[in-house]
Amino acid sequence: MAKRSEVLEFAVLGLLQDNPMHGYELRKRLNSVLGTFRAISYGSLYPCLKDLLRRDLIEEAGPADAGAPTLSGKRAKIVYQVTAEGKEYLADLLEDSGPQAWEDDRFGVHLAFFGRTDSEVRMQILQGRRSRLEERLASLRSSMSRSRERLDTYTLQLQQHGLDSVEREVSWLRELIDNESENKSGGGASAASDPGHGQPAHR
Amino acid sequence: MAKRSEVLEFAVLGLLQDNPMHGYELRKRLNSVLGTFRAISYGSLYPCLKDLLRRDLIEEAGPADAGAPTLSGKRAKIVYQVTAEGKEYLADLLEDSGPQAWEDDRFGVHLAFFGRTDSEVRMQILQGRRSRLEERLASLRSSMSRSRERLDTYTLQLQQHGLDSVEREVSWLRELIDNESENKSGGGASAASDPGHGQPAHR
DNA sequence: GTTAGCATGTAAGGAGTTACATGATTTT
DNA sequence: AAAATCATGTAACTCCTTACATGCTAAC
Repeated sequence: MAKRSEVLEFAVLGLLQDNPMHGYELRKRLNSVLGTFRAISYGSLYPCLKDLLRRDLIEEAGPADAGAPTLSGKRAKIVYQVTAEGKEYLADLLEDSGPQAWEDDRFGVHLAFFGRTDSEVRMQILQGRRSRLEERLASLRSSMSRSRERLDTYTLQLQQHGLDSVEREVSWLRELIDNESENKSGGGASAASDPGHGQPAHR
Repeated sequence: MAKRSEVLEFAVLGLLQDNPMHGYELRKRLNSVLGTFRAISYGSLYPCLKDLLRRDLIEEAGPADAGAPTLSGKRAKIVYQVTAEGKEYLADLLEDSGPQAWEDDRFGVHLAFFGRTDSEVRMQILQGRRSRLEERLASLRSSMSRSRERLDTYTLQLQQHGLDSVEREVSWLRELIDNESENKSGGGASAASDPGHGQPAHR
């Protein structure tokens, strides 16, 4: 029970593996990484953390250095870190390049953690995403040509804008894919967080 | 109670005012008009219709011509139409150019019914929407410059793509707005459903 | 010493989807 | 007459948000 949204779980585990954090800070990071798509609230974050705890995928970090030891004996901050089991689970999620991975939400999270994703998997996800969008494009185009004439200018304009957006996303993906293949030809399993290649001629 | 999403209500009333329909057909129209944003299901459409009925904003159309009178005495299709009261209510919704009208979802519906919207109101909605997006743009840009350096290439790329999308929407809006003001200089309160003006130089 | 912001949590409820249940109509 | 698809509806469940309740810590 309590099947928390997978996407949120994924993102939380991913961020916590980068560096242990407490909930409050986690939320800010979450909103900055996934921000464009969604903003999550404490009401969904804390229950998610609770659930991850229950499943032993994360744990409270020992009070180790303990920045400011609370005056009273009570803990004010709870810093979470990913357990060994959690790391395995996360690794599985990261290496999943199946259809779910090119779902809108899911894809965003995958991309955010591409630095830690195997190059092969990255490619599969990017390509899967692209073909997913191209399907959408096709169905959009056909539904537009079917309904043309019967819709007023504004509705048409709206649909056209939607179409343009998807088209732009496809060509954005193409750039990413081209970049991938260039880098792949260069060297084998290079360092994940290599910031080497400059802006790939964006715009 | 049962505060159905307003957006759905709005869209349903708008479509039904165009031409009376039964639920099944309504759903298809809904998904084609709002399709880019959302796809609604029967599980949310039928309860919405029920609620609109209860509030006397729509009613079942008399079996008037009744395409194929069901073999048995039972009704197979239920065609809905907007009541006088419903028309008033819809008119209020259409003429609302307040902040809610430039919310993502709401804006789409407003645009879809711009054909029946007063020219002044159209302008206000378009401009409101634009400034809403420009705020978002500003906050996006500042959060990006704050987090630059600390994020890997992929995350940056994702954020940049998000930014570009919003920028494109803004310039799309600018086109629509320019178009509005050109047309306004032409004539006074012209007919709402005037399909006169040709394609406004899209792209 | 009180406002502001950090930090954690829960309960209620909103907005919708999926899956099911049912039957009429059209096509093959 | 079987299969597809049109058509209506409901119940259970998902996922998330809002609003609340609580207390610590820093700044003014």
